[in-house]
Amino acid sequence: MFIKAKQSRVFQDVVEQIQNAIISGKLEPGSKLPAERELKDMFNTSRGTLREALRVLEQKGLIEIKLGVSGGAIIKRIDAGIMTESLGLLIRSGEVSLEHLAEFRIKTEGSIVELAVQRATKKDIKELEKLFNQAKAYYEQSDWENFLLTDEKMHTYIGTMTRNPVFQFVQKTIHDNIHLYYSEFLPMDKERTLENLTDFKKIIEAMKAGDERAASEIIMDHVKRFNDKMLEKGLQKGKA
Amino acid sequence: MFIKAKQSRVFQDVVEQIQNAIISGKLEPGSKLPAERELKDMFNTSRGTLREALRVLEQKGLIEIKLGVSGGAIIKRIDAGIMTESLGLLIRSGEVSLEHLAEFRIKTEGSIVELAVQRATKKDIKELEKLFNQAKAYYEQSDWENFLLTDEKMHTYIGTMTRNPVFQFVQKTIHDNIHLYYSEFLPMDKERTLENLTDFKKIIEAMKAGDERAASEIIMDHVKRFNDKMLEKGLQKGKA
DNA sequence: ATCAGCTAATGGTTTAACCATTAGGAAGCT
DNA sequence: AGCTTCCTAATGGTTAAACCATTAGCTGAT
Repeated sequence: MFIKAKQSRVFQDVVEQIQNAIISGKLEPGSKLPAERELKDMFNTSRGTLREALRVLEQKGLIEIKLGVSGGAIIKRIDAGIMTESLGLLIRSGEVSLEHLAEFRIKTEGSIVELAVQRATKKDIKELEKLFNQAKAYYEQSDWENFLLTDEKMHTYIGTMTRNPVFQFVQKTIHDNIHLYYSEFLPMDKERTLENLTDFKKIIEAMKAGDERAASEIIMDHVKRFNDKMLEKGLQKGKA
Repeated sequence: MFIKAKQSRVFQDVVEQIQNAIISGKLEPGSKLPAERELKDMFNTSRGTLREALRVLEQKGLIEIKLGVSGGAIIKRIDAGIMTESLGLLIRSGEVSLEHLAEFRIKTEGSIVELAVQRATKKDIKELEKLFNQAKAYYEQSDWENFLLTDEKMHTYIGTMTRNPVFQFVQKTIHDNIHLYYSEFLPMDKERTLENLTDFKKIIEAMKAGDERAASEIIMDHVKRFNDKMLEKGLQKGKA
């Protein structure tokens, strides 16, 4: 019947007001909030309380705070940052294991690739091929670090191709975390890396042929092999 | 080559120390941090700065703060709360539309139900049937509010049945948001609600038969119809 | 035994001052 | 003129001490 009356904390009220202004579009990304000493007067509060509100907004990913003169709170465009951090916490706390994540990836990336194939434009294919050639070049130069970055970009770009921000966020969240927590455990491995490249070559070809089923199968198998490789390294148990 | 040297902010250092203690399990869920006036001495900082750190930890969903004597910062078990809020921001800011979410649901819930069928125990089926009967009772009493709550519980429980926390978090995040932002636009509709119940009946039967393909088809169709209904209401454009 | 009210611990807020960082301008050098 | 160096002021970061608001548990009167 009734819901708990929220206990009033001044800083929460400030957070809500600013958040609503951002969400409703009254404050646009890139614009700047007034200085703390002005805001505190506008909200009729103390600077400490106002700063607690800014901390919350910053943690929510709604603003970014810069130092020095002409610094201040700048409204950010919403991105996957908080979700990435949140998933990171779950992984690091052991709540989510590598296998859990792999199972999710197999299902999700299969769907993502299907959509990507359905919606691929010629420009998309070109962009993917460009990334593929970059990755290949790094592979030939044995530049492991850049190879991984480019590999991640390819996955993320396939997410972009779905034209659906939900899939984009999910894809970015997962791959940012893979890069952060797992890639250090996969030292340069010529054989596996070549497999990886071959998979992408096949996916691009399936895209050109408009064969979403094939593309989906390839990526699902790709993820399965990646997971097996990680399990081999005995990585399923806790790490830093 | 180099990464930007992080500018040191005292409260961030405090956040990291406490967060690491929580993640590593040194601080268990339910236990309580010392009082602010003690913590400030332990970290050798001021109370204002310490409170900024607590605000961040609170926003991350790692602690919960209670008032009064024997109040204080209590370590929380990590849950989907932050992700739910984060997705809520995306929806409310118009970054994610109802159709985007529906497309994601169709793919994801299909996978979730498949896994749920594969892993269903007799106890699971019993629990689902219990929820189903509750929902049916609310339907017959025309208790719209409780029907919706029970409907949400069924979806969430199917997520639980995957035994994979990633799917569980995703399922909870999506349905919490559906409940928050969309259910108000679906006034009691006897016809649609009966459809809804029939779908669940069929899913439970498919589970008993171990027919994951059928269950998956039903839920995907279920989501499609839900989305069509919402589009009919002309809901695709901005709301509060 | 019950209930009202007191007590003290704890989070919430305010104020005022000082420190650290930084963009931009002023001064001085070549 | 063009460059470098330094100063200045605006802005976020931090500190300190005091007071307010809430609440669990005790104390005592009924």
